[in-house]
Amino acid sequence: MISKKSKYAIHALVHLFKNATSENPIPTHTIAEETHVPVKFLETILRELKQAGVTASKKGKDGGYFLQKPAQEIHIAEILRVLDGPIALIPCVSYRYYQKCDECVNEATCGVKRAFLDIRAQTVELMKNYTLDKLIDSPPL
Amino acid sequence: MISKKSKYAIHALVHLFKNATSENPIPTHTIAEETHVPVKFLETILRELKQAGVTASKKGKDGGYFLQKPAQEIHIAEILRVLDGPIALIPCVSYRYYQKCDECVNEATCGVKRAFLDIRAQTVELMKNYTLDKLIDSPPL
DNA sequence: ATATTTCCTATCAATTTAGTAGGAATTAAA
DNA sequence: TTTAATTCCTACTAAATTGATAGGAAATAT
Ligand code: FES
Ligand code: FES
Repeated sequence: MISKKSKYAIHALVHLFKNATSENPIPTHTIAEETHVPVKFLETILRELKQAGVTASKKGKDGGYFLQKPAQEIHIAEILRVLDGPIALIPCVSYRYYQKCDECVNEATCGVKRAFLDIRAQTVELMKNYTLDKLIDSPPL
Repeated sequence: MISKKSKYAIHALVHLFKNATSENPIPTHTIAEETHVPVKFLETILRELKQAGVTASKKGKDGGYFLQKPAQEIHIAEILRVLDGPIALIPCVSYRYYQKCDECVNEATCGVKRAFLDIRAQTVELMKNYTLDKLIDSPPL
């Protein structure tokens, strides 16, 4: 399971994609109302995403948030990496958060590592396919 | 990331696959020494796996654990489900642990749900490929 | 000036994770 | 029949993480 933080983030970002532009930024409280997310929590989420280069903001009255790059370049893998950390399922196959395994004598021949390395690679590919623009709701019939 | 519990479990199960039979069960402390896992913690893990139908045990002196079914029928998805819960990344796409999303008005058309449903399905397929017998270390050259 | 917003830091309660403690029940074998 | 070795069971606990909230300071449009 991903954290609620990441789930909130994804919904908020989809909302920004649908409604915001740099000329028309959307304030946090609006998104919070639409998506039923606690406003103060969402505030910190959007700020974290800004620091990571995903969202951008305009301060003061008539301010708010919008996307810092095209929705086609923001995918689930990136969002999860920013808010939940590594995609890798065990520390020895994580590039950024690598940690040695105490259980294993020889990392080079470890079969468990081999498997999880493959799983991580394929999971990333999967998640990269889901960019924000592919997350909008299907039209109701 | 998966829990340490699940990681310990995978290593322990591979060890059982390599070394144990119903006539020659391996005691917990032996596995704990080999895999450098705290023995009392491993005890509870192997018991949980037994209750889930993965391991079997023989009590008393000369007792220990062994696999309850062929290694080819025990895969990573099953182990993670037993010890870490759902594979699904959000609650609304989990079959066993389903929970409604407060953020979403119409679950039927929700694009986020659609994506995570696909991700779960594909992740399960990926993990099902990794049965215990495919997790043994590669031969050193 | 005023209203509205982002931005910042700190704090906090609840939950989950990663174990530990202490022993009861079972079994093999001396 | 005692002893040693094991699984099994329940309860407990410390540390970390999660999911927030509190209380403003700084910026900006009108
Ligand atoms: S080296 Fe990481 S699981 Fe073996
Ligand atoms: S219904 Fe679960 S994310 Fe929309």
